[in-house]
Amino acid sequence: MPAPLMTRPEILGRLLDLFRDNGFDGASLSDISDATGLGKSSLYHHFPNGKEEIALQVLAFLEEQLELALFEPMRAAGTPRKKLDRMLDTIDAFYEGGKKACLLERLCASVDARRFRRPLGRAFSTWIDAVEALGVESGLPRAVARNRAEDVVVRVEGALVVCAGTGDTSVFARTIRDLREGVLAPVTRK
Amino acid sequence: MPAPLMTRPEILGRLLDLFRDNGFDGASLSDISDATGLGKSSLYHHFPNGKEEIALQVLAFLEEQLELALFEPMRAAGTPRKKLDRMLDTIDAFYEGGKKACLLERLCASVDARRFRRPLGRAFSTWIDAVEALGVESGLPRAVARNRAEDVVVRVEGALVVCAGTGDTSVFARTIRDLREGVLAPVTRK
DNA sequence: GTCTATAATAGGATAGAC
DNA sequence: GTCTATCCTATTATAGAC
Repeated sequence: MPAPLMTRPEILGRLLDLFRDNGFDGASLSDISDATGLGKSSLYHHFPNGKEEIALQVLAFLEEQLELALFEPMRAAGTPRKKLDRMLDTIDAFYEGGKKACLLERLCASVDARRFRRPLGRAFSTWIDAVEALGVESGLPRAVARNRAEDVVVRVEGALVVCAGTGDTSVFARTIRDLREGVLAPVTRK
Repeated sequence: MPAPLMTRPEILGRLLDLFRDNGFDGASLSDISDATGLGKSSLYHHFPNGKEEIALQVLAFLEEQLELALFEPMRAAGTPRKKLDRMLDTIDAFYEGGKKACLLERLCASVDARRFRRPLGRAFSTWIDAVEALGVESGLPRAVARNRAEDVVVRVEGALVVCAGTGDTSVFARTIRDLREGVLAPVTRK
C-alpha cells in the first residue's frame, strides 16, 4: 500500500478536471479525495498547505501543459498560419468544443482569486504574448498583432462563458472559426 | 422594528453586488446577512427556499434592470448608432470599466449552475437578440447581425474574465471601443 | 505514503419569542 | 418582519497508527 497509487501528473490532471468542473469554492476536500482516490491525510501529505496549495499546484501544472501543448509549438518551425491552426485545434479539443470550462476563468471567479492572481495573470499574459508573436511573425504591425492576440483570449474565454450560460456550443465553434480567419488577416482600410 | 429596513430593490441590489463579487458558492448566508442587515431568519422570511431562491430572485431582478436600462432603450426611437453607443456606455458603467464582474458569468461558474440555466440562458439570449435587432435595423443582413451580436456578448464577458485575471482593465476599455466601431460597420469584402 | 479517527469551525436551515 | 438560539451537516484540517 505504501507505493503511490497514481503518478503526480495523473493526480494533477484529475484535479484540473475537478476544478474546472466545480470551481475552487465548489470543490470540497471530499470531492478532491474522491477524484484522486487519496484520503484527506494523504492529500495533506502531498499538499501541506491544504486546498489553496492544491489549486496553486494544479495551476502550475496547467501552465506546464499549456507551455508544452500550446506555446512551445507556436515558437517552433512552421508557417504562422499553420501554427495558428494548430493552436486553435488544441484549444478546441481542450475545451471539448465549448463543453468544458476554463480553469483560469473558474479561478478568476473564486472568492480567493487574489491568491491566484499572479499565476493567473502570468498564464493569460503568456498566452497573449504567444499569439502576438505569431501575428508579428506573419507580418502584422506589432500594435495590431497585440490587439488581435488579446482578442483571441478574450473571445475564447467569452465564448466559453456564453456557451456555459446558454447550453449551446455553436457560439464557441463559430468563434474558433472566425479566429481562424481573422487573427492573421492582412490589415485593410475599414 | 417591524417595518422593513430596506426596500426590496435595495436588498436585491446589494445582493447583486455581493454575488458578483463573491459568486454563488463564495457568498455565505452570513455574508448575505451582513450585506442586507437582515438576520438569517428574516432572510428565510423573504426567501423561503433559502440561498438558491435568493440567487434566483437576484437574477430575476437583474433581468428587470437589464430590460429597463439596456434592452428597452435599444427598442426605442433613435438611430441604431446612438442606441449602440448608449448600450456600450451603460455596460461600461455597469461593469465599472472592467473592475466589476458579471453576475451571469459568476452564476455560470457555480456548482449548481444547472439550477440557474434557464434564467441565464434567457438573459444571454435576450441580450444577443437586442443587439441583433440593432444590426438588422441598421441594414445588416440578419446572419451578419446575429454573429456580431453574439460577438458583443462574448467579447464583453471575455474581456471581464481577462481583466479579472490580469488585473489590467485596459483590455475591457479597448474591447468596448472596438465594439463601438465594429458592430454596425457595413459588410466589406474580406 | 496511506489510513482511521477526530477536532474545530463554518455552512445552511429551522423554531419560536416578540 | 425581525430577533435569539439552536440543529445538523459538511467543511477544512490534524493526530497518530501502520
